[in-house]
Amino acid sequence: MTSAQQPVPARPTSRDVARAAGVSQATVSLVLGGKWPGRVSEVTAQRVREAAAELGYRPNLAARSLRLGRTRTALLVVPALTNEFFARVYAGAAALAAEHDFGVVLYPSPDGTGPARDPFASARAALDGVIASSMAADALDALHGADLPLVMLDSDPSGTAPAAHVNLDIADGMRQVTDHLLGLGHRRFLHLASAVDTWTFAVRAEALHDALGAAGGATVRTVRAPLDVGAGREAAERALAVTGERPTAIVCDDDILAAGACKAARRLGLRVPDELSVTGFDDLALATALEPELTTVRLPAEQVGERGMEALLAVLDGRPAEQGGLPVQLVVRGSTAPPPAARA
Amino acid sequence: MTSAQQPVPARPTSRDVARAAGVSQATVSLVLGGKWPGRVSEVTAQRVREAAAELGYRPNLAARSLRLGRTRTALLVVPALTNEFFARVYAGAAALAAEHDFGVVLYPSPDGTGPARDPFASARAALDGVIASSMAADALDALHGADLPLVMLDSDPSGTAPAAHVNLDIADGMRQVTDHLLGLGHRRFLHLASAVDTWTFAVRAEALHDALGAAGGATVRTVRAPLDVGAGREAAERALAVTGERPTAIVCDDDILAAGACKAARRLGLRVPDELSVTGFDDLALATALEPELTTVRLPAEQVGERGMEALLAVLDGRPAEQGGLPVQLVVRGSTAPPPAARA
DNA sequence: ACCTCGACGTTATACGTAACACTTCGGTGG
DNA sequence: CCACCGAAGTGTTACGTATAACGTCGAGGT
Repeated sequence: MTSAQQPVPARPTSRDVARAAGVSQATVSLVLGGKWPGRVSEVTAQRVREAAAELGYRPNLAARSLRLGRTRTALLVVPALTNEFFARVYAGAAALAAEHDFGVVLYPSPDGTGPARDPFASARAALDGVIASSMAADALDALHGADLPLVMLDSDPSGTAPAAHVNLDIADGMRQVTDHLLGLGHRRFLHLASAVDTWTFAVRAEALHDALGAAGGATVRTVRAPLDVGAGREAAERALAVTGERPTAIVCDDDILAAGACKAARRLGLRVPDELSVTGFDDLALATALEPELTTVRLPAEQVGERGMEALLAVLDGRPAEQGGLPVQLVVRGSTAPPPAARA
Repeated sequence: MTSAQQPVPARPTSRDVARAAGVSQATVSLVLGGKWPGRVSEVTAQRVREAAAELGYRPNLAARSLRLGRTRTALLVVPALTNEFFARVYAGAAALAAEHDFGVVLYPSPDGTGPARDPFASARAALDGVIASSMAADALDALHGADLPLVMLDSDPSGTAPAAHVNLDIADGMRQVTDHLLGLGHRRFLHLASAVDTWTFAVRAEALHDALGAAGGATVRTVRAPLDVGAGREAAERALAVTGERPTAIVCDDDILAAGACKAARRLGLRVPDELSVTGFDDLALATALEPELTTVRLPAEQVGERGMEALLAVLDGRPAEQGGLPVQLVVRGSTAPPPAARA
């Protein structure tokens, strides 16, 4: 055995294609890169394409990235993928990315607040930009250090970081919820809030208090819980078990917490919505799986992802990123009704 | 202006670090690659590390991939990320990958059955291997064509493709469900099956029929629906509305369909579990959000991802991949009870 | 006959890294 | 005193691609 063995038929390179087509490697690159009109004749181009197909040629993306200095890949940082909201954000971003021949790689931050390990190393690819969703403020720094174009989704826009922002009109959503409940006659509220301290939840609390304050005569207690059905149930159960005047409506930061609130109500023998109204936030699939179906605020999750990717592409092109909040919409279903007193 | 301008302080390369540390680029590579013991003195190594930190050096991953021919990146192909099961599979795979300094990039196949576009181009990175979860048989071909190491999760192991398999003992799970219901006294079943025709669902159907056949005296009707609460409800409602003897138990291919079945029951005025038992499959968060909580089969989703990644790493190392199915476990909750007749 | 010019390609190069082979140099044993 | 050795690095190369700069060749104008 004197010759080098080739146990695996190594992936063909553009040079192999060139050899097969009887042209130079540069020509292969031109043809396959779509830059041939006027530089390569149609017959030659055809021959190259056939040779490429024949050999099953696939360009080496690492080499291309190295050469171009760009990767057409974005990193999407989300708190947790098991949350349907972020899965949908990803779907939206990935869909728009695909249209522009871009890729999206994910970095789900382990603790749900910000990147723990090095997200860039974990991406295992050179990145053109970063999209970060619903991150805590301090998480910003870690991302910001990489001086990559940064787009923040659903995050505090007053930050000092040079990032484009795509935000939901969360405050308006919470206002719609509050108005709906006030209109039904509710005056005693429980706010079942997320234990996570990010902008998106801070806005919910602020908007709720503002709207109730403006209305006057309304009271609200707040309890916090992790975004988890069981934790939400426990927190709600404890809060509802207090003596004195029970709240007639629970406003939840999230559909998951709302599911917990509904369970708590049932455990305590309170009928939803007759004796207790419950509202969610997000409009996850869960909202219509429950009985009664949840009154909640629909967030255009896919659109958030799309707009985020759009903004990133704009920044990369040197265009100004389109700012402005995305509208959200109250969806009234079966979990809200006038309070017992108003029914009498 | 005669000199080339440098508007952006371009990312430092290993050569910049070398210059700053007063050594050669090769030495930087040795030190930062951790191969220096015995080849570079401790003092020099320290100097290099300091220079790297000073400049904020990050290795160019594209260049590294090109040089090494490996990327330490795997592609995970899943039907849909919004399904919590697959999000958890991803989490498991990504966690184990991170331990081995590997990355995982996702390809959610748009239609939920197999890769539509080119998943490898969409990954936008050279890949070391592919893990495909719950794919339809014909989707195999597309993935197989790339002659990358392939690991199949929860898929037909009798396929001819040279792939490692990590499977759940789905049949046993369905057997446990059936035995549970038979033990409660049920004899008339409705199988609310997934409309998707993949191995994992075929096994459910087969195991259900086998177990019922073995028991004798039991009947089962089958209706199919897409994995969606609304679709599940409609299908179940239609099936339950037939004249004649109503089934006393609905066996669902999935918790989502089970949620639909519960809604259908409530619409028809049937109380779960007193008048109708419902079982799910997967044990998603949804299962404990519903009232009553679902009796279902817990699938170790994260473990599936972990084992899949483990198998891929094994294949890449030339080690044999550990085969064998993962055990699943019936979780009895509140949605199952003896049928009305048995209670009388 | 000479020059020009467009059409069609080719040659050469750089991207940043890792690894191999090689050099330098102060000892050290024979 | 010299050959040899290990320690500590350095010079060089290749990975596969995209593109700038450069050739070639025949047709058409003058």
